[in-house]
Amino acid sequence: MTAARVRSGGRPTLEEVAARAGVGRGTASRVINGSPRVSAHTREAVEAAVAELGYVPNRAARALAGNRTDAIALVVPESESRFFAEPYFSDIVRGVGAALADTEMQLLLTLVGSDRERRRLAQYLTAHRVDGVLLVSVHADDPLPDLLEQLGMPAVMNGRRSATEPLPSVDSDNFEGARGAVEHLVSRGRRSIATITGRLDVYASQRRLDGYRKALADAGHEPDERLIAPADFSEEGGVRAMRELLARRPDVDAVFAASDLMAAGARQVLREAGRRIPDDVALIGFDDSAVARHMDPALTSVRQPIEEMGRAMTRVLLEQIAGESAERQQIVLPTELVVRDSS
Amino acid sequence: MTAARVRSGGRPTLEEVAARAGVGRGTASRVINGSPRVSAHTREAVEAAVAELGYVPNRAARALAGNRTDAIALVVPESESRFFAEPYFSDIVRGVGAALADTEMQLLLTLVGSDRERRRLAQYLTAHRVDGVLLVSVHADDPLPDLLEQLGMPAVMNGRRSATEPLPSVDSDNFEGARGAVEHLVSRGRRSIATITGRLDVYASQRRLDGYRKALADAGHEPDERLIAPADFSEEGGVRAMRELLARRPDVDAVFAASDLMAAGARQVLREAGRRIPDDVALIGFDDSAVARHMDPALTSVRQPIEEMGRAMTRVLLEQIAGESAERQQIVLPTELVVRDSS
DNA sequence: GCGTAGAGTGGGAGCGCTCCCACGATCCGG
DNA sequence: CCGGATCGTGGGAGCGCTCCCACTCTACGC
Repeated sequence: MTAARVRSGGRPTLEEVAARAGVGRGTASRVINGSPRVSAHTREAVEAAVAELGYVPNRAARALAGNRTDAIALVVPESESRFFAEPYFSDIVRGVGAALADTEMQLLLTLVGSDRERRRLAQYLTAHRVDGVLLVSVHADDPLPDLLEQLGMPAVMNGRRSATEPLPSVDSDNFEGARGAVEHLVSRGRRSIATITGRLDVYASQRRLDGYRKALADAGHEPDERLIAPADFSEEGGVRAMRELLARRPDVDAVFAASDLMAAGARQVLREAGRRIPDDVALIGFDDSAVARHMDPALTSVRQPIEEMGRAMTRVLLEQIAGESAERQQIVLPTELVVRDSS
Repeated sequence: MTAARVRSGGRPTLEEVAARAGVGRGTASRVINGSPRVSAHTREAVEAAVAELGYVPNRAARALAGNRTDAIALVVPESESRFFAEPYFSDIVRGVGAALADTEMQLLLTLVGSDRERRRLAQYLTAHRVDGVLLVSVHADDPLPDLLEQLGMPAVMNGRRSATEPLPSVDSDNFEGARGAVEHLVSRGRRSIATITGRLDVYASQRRLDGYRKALADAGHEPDERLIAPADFSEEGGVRAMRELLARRPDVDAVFAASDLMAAGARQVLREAGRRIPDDVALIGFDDSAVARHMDPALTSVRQPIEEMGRAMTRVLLEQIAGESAERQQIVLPTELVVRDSS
């Protein structure tokens, strides 16, 4: 034991680990970072020292020296209450957490509400406080994705802005989900199948509408624009849209709503109008939320693999950060129709 | 302009800001950190340089030199699915985010599931990766709070473990919430008022039960243990408990369930038993979740100020970190009875 | 007039790590 | 048997900041 000065209080440093193991700082660093260029004997010695001292690397020092942060940000537009609606947010977070569990990566939660905060966010990223960004609930005209692109910051989006999304993205198969739901209605003998759409400036809404149209076309139904009522994902929107539908096509015998909340609104109107569900009018929602399960009658709904989306986004982002995948991945995950009593 | 070497690519450093403003590094640092010991003239010069260069401090360097991280962790036991149930998680996060918005603090989301991850968490904290910790959904026998206490790490809990919680905590007034709900039932002329409790090793459940008892005692009702059915916050638990209640006291004409989910389970059993809500049996839940709003009939429920709890927790934690408040704050926020059609 | 506060300032010394260069030891082919 | 790879290793030079000591300069007291 030479001059291995043991500090009184604080946590051990790499230097101390090295001293204890009788090696140089560089070698200790190599062991800790899993470099192969270390002899088995030395490795063991260092690992023993780490264990004895209870050494944990100092993140800040690492970040400073290595010019990386080992952290990624989950950026959530707070205004977007849809995203905060259960169980989307929780599930995404859980998926991200699962994918990060075996990693040293930290998850930073960044809520952006006002424009002021949006600017702050740009600073965050400029200041390289994270190695990558997970973006959820992005609008078609959101400047953030392009900003990230310019900065060369690895990023993955949940959903996409258009058919030709340049950024890597993970989305559920909105088209197939909608098509399958409507196909199900057709197979149950429904003739006048309407749809209540989400905001059409959201790409997902477009795709769900496309899927609806495709299913009807495949079934040989005559297209009728009066069966299509645009809304905004909200319950109130569902109420309004259903009223319109009932006025325009009183013979409607099935409704595919692009969200459970809108389906709840539609249900209310149908009930007030004396239509029984599913006897008179079948109803299908989208999201398979708690609302769907507890609605009366229980709502048939299209489930998205939300947690899996969170996992996939994270996986893709980590690959990008590691520089493993040069090509932009566009992942689309399948949905599932959960049939209950309303259809 | 002397030797103010302008680096080609990267982001500007303090040194460069200082050079540009024609001051020393120390002075520039003082301006940026808002020290009063700087002349107005100098301050302006530095601020101008910051603006021109678009300077943003490097977090890692700050953390390393200053031995702090400007980050707090929100620790979420993932196993606790109750917490993930809507809208609790989202609302807490929103509250925390709101309280952090004007701050430089970052929010780290830490999901702990397995025991392995729990150990990792202890390391996180040991490694001082955060300045403070927000703890939610803590069980009575959770070792984490005590660990934090030992480490001297600032921490605030959501809810508390017992009546004599040593750690700072923010909780809703479970006692009053329950008492008010049952009082409401009494005032509506209900005579045989039962309750379905949550897990009784959770302090909140205890308090809700206490509130139930108090309201009945105040109303001069004879206590009857057969009217108390313990469950576990889940819908299935609610089903089982309601069956028991019906068997033990067929004359029950009101049920106060300690969660909306349990109320949903109870509703199902009541309906199967041919009891009308609220005519035959009144029903009240707790949480005022989406389930409550969409239940049929819409469920009367006790709302907790969840977002406000998140804000309060954060406020208390920041004060602790700043060392402003020596005494341990125990904050209790009021609940609100949302009366709907089920009572 | 001189001393003595204090305000305002500059810059050295780290914080704990990674990167990388340089060095000795070992190994191989010719 | 020797030169040149190759492996394993040690440690210097930063990364960009905060902390703090030391210094200058002004204002004021006596």
